[in-house]
Amino acid sequence: MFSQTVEYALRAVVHLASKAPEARTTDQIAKATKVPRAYLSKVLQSLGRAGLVHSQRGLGGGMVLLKDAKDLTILEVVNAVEPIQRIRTCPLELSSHGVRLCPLHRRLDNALAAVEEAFRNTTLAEVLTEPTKSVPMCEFPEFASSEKTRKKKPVARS
Amino acid sequence: MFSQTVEYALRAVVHLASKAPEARTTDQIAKATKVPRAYLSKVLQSLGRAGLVHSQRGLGGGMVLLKDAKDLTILEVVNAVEPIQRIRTCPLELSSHGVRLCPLHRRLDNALAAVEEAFRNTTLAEVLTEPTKSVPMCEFPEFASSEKTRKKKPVARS
DNA sequence: CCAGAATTGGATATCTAAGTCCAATTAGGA
DNA sequence: TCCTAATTGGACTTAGATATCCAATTCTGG
Repeated sequence: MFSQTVEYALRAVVHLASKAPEARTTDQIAKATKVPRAYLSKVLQSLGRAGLVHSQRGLGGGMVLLKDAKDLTILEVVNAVEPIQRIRTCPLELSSHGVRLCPLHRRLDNALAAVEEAFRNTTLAEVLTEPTKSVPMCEFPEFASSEKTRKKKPVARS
Repeated sequence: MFSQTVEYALRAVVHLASKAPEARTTDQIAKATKVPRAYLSKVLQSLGRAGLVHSQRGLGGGMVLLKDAKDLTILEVVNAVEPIQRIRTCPLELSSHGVRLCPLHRRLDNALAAVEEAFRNTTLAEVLTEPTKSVPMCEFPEFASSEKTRKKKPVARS
């Protein structure tokens, strides 16, 4: 129901937020989030155009999150890459209805509105600072054993 | 966010429910719901395989709704053609998590669950017997005066 | 039984999302 | 300056959703 692109964008932003304010290269993000590197770079470009991240070229460059995790909602990320398409007019072009939707589409749109609202009310900070601490995080190796000296990982070329 | 196929299936079922227990041909449904006829027949086949409608061949045949509108939910229709894909395990195959989702995917799945629940709690009968009667219905020409062979300029779609 | 009405299903075409590849560009540091 | 690290963007490929077409099949009514 949510596209791959949205999924990838969220993973990337969550990862960046967890490392902020440090810059991360596309390659680093791709490995950490298990997203195809080449495709991720496209997604990151979208996020860049939307003003959510900034990219720095050259040695020591990478992607940086421009907003604080507390001020960045899931909705902003989703809208940056693939805005939620609310149903604003009846998909059938019946002249007999004005601005109001028929009961069917009214309900479909209500569902969309609920999703949108849920996303608007969730900041990245909330996602990062897990409220129920029993749940292990997916892609953030905070507790995933020693990651201090892991710069030497012989990566398997895929 | 919802696929065209889902949209078409819902239109068709709502139309059938509004005409029940009368049988309607694919052609009739296609015209009433403004769905491409050939594609609609595929969608109807899905609904048939799911046991929601029955098709009768030959003269005077057509599609009939098998369940009463009161007992048929939007969710059943959606699931018949394109089941909502809940997130059951973290899309990243991190060994560090058990059956529980990371905070990010927990929230995404919660949104999906809300949609699913909303659809489960809405019957076709509720959609048909409009609770707020001020809203004109979309595709049911009960009041939509003679609109036979109406030529309409196709409007640009988003 | 026959002719026409209606679905069925296979083959195919089109469009968009998803993913890949690579040359060009930009920037940092020795 | 020069080498290397890193993004950028265009072209291409792949896969799945959407859509069309048509011949075959099945059934009704006369």
